[in-house]
Amino acid sequence: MITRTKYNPKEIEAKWQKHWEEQQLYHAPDDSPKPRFYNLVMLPYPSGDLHMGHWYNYAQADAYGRFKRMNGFNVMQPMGFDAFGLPAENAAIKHGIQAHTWTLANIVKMREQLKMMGAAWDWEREIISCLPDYYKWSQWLFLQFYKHGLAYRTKAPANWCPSCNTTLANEQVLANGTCERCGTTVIRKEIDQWLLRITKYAEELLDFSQIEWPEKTVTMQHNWIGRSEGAEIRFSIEVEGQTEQIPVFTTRPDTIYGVTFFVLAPEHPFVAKITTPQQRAEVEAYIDQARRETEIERMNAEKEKTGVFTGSYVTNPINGEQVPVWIADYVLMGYGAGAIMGVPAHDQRDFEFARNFGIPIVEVIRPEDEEPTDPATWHGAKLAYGMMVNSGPFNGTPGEEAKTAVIKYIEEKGVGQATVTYRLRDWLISRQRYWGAPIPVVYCDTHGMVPVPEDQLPVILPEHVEFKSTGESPLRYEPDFVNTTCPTCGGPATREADTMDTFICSSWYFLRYADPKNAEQAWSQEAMRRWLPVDQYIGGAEHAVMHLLYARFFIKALRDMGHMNFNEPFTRLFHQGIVLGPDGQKMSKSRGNVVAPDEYVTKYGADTVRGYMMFIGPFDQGGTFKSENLAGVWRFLTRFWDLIGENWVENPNSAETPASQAVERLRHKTIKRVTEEISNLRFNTALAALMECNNALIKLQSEEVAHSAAFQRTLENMLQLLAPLAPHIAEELWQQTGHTGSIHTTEWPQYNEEKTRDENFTLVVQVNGKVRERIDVAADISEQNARILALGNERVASFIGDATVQKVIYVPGKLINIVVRK
RNA sequence: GGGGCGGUGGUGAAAUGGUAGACACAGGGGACUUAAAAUCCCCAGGCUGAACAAGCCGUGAGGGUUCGAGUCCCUCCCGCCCUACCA
Repeated sequence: MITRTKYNPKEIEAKWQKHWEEQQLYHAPDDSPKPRFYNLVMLPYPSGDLHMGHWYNYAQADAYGRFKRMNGFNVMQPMGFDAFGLPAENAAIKHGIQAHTWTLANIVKMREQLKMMGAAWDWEREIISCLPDYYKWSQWLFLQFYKHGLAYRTKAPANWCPSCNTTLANEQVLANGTCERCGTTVIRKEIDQWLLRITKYAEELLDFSQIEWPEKTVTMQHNWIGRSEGAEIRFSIEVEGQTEQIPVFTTRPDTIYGVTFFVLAPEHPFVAKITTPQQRAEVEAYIDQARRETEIERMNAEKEKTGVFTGSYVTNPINGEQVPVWIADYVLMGYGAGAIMGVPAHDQRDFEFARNFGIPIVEVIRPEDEEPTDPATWHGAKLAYGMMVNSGPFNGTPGEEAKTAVIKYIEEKGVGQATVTYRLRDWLISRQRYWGAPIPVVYCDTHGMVPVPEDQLPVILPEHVEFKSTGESPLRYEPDFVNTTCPTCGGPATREADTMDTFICSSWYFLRYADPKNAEQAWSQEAMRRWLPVDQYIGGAEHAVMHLLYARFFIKALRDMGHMNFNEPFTRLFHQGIVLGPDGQKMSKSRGNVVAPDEYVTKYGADTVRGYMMFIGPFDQGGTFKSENLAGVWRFLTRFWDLIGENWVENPNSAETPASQAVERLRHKTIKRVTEEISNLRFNTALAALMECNNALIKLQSEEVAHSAAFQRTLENMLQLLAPLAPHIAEELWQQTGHTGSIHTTEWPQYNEEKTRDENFTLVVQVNGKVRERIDVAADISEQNARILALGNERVASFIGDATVQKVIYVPGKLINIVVRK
């Protein structure tokens, strides 16, 4: 017998957390002979508060890692902080506390909160992205990208607040197109920016064959990359007596005879050259207006089509026709060629534009069985493929064939070729911000732009800066930072004052966990081979096209540089659902429905809060936080605690009885269910299975079978099955029941399929598919006997009546269905 | 407009094409208690019914496939999320 005490989570949780830490129980050694399992969750931003969403995500991820550990894997489950970014800078501006101080204080607090979860984090591997020993390598990576032509500097349009005199991230532009700080309308401005050439990997990034990711995420990345097959076609134009070519991109070369106008994006370099003097004033006014518009306004498809005629004409290369050149903001400089051929009959946007400006509409594609109609009577463009009409020598060419025929023709004529275009743009990584990793580049009067040599890294970010109200990066005003010498000539030079997008830091953190203390390299080849790629990655779906795409790009680029021998960073990906506030709304400070876990941890203990998070529902669905539901898990843990306290015996009775055999079946069934559920990240049903087992054992506890070896074995296995979900109570009871060593290093209980089978089952008897009777029968009943039993049953007979039995369906172990007809 | 996810009791939810509602929460009844809390036991999809007799209906709506559909197929309705002038 063990000493009976009351379940007191507060006491035991603190005790075991301390013990595990002292024992370094969760450190993943580099030299283990066991197979590795890299179990990763997206690292948090150190906001200073660990909220319910973190618990929801981390508790279940932790349970999975613990399950894998008990199943014989050397599990690496690291934790760290994505510590650069705007909130720290805003806190600095608002409260006058330095971003560095604010962030590190938050990390101290959050680390404590994370430890209260009792999760198996390997703190030996912790990384903090805002510390020099980490961002040194972010800078080193930038230099590698630069060296391989994957990082470049160019003028790129950015959101610009004319009042704050700075660029803004897209997230800082409010929905109505104004600056979040001062309310001024944000405009677009061309400034020098650093970009990474992610577009070079567009094609390979479309290949998801080596990873097991949610279909939804694959689709989102696929759409984001946006591959379009079509043709580049060059239209010619006379500029100051010279013939120049303007290319367009189209996915519908088959409609080229329907071109009745031509449109350039307002920013297109040709606009100034081709605008006639009479049209100049109007065109310039339009460009000015377009520039003032935010991207959000401009991309609103509901908006009326606007545009201005430039006064010039281009020549359609296929038929020599002259068509007017317009500029319009529905054509975007950043996509395709920044120019389009206007085919109003077969493109909805062109149709609307032509209608607005009285441009002719010519039908050139028509389904074979359709009569010609007057386009003036149409209500919209005809997008379907069909036979070419009004298309000179191409008349009668059908569907897809029409596309290839036109492409072949333009290629032969040398006025264009088949092309693939992607929606994906290069990744703009410069931020005119302080709290980020400095871009390791200097500008010298003699040598121009010079990358900082690797042996001079890190370029240290000053911990103390002064925030002035200019809105510019404070780094620009730090002489000690900005003023430096040229690495090439030693002459005076200026440092780049822009910092890197924080997504750079999070694009490779999972590599650093494998070799977190390496002072010589970002990681060793050995560490890569040992730990990467990540086996299971768990995180929010909101990162589907940002972080998750950038990380894939990083791995592919680094592989091509010779730093990796694998193609994808995350083999299996899982998106957890979102925990909503008690009002069913997304938790947010402004709504005032944010639930802090701390008070519930104090009241019920971490194990109950963990369990409740799992019990809310399927892991990928999230759910509404309801404090009253914590009671269910609390009661279960308490009852289980008491069950063991009152029934654990040291010398059980090993005799087999029918009752003990039934308990033994329950044991095998429960192991099977819990094993399968956790394997599939279904913690809600895993917990339900344990509850069922618990309830069943409670019913038996006053009977003799409670002293049987089978019963005791079941209690023991229950503890192990519970260990990943509620690690503290399981460890405590493991110790109380006289075991030595941690339960978390024990081997996961095994079940025998044979022994999960019942001796009897309830044979369901249906008549015409409706359940009419349930008969308890032996598990191995023959079909013949089942038939006899069913047909001989009085109730069943009354439902059959005088109808004729047509056939009998027998499903072994389940049911028998008697099909009758009158 | 495009893409995705979902719709099952009062609530959260279970259910390899085979007994719909496991497991819980809230609720009702009872036990214990001076009382409350906690704990324990019992009830609980809807309708008809005195019934713990029996029957009928029931997984957003309507069709279909099947001996049998919450589950598969088609059409539609509703909700949520993402995305959006991409040529």
